Amino acid sequence: MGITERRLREKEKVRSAILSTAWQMVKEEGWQSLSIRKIADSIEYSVPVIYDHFENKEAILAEFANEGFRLLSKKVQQAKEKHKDPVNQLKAMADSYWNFALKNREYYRLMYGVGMACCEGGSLCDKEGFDYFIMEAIKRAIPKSKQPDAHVCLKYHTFWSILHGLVSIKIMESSPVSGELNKMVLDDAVEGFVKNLA
Amino acid sequence: MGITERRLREKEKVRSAILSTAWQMVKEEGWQSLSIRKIADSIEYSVPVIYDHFENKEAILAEFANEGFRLLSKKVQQAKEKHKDPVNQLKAMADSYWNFALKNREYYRLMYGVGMACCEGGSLCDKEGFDYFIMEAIKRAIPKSKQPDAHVCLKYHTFWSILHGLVSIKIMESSPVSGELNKMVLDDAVEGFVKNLA
DNA sequence: TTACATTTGCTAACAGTGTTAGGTAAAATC
DNA sequence: GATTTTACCTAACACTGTTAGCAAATGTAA
Repeated sequence: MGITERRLREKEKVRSAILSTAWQMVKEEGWQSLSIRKIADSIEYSVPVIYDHFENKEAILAEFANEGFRLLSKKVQQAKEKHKDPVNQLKAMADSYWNFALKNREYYRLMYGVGMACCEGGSLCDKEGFDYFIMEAIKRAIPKSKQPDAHVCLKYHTFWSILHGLVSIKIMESSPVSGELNKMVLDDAVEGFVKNLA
Repeated sequence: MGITERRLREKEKVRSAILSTAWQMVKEEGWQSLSIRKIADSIEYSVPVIYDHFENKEAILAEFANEGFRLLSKKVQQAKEKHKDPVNQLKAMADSYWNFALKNREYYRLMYGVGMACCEGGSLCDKEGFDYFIMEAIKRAIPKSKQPDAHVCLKYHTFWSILHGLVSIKIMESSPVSGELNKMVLDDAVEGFVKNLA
């Protein structure tokens, strides 16, 4: 009964051909330009074959997102295992999270839906105007030692990152985990930021 | 010579009709389902008329993104003006940023490209697995007082927000502002977080 | 070996999308 | 009144995701 097994193997081959071709496209041109027809063309099968393996286009992208989560998890775990002290562990995990995201941008984009067609050109949008207000306040909040401009700029970026991170996580989740918890997280993060200004 | 002026007014009317119809669609069904044809249908003009007012679809969305930045800027400025103390100003600005984003989700999405088709269903992706590792480290890093689970969970969310915010800002920008600055921001934010654990 | 059933893969279509070329009729200018 | 300009539309091009229906190849049973 090796025949059906060979069949299964060949089916699996097609499936992984779809995935590898799709992933190459996503890496090279971004997830927005992934197309079922282009995949079919590349693996030299007709279009409906793809629908025998994946319910739709989104399912293919979800596959990559999940793979991204698995990879990230592993990296974070490995980073943690290199240290004993919990504070060092946290720092190492933050580092590995950071490294993973920047070395695997397309994974991260798929995982968290970051980056759209709009505003990718860079100068398409006027960017922020609030940077001035925030920086001014930071400048005054920092103890009157030297407070060089670079330091203020750094603190501004930190402040903004905290805000943006919290907001974009909150905005993504369909189930509103609990509005109060999120407000507490915001306050907690801002509190920590302010304390660390000193 | 009021004729040409009336003409200009009427042209402006069409333009704003496009924008208001488009904005309604974006608000109701998300930016991904905005369609030139649907706009044309709604304003009772043919499709090419829209291209007399906007270079392409992206330009319409960019219009909204810019409007979002203007609105956010104003909100942040107003929040700041309500206080004198810089620390209170920072807290108020964080609050207003937060409120703006959650009350104007579609603006924020357009401004920063948050949220994609994929993973919007919620359970489409397995979400994270690293939450366990991080929470465990946090639990051990917190002074051995009470450390109720809620507190650990809160700290985990803060930690993650900081990471995600920094990463997604970094990933979006086309011009790599300076890799070193970003690494410093990460370290700064993590440092502040750890200090605030006590 | 023949008859039926299943799997496999295809063509072709449906219903959309953004964008643009080219033509017509009305309005403004000369 | 003739001519240019503007406003606007139809129709097409080149794509997209998705699916219905058919044909051939294969596997199973009588």
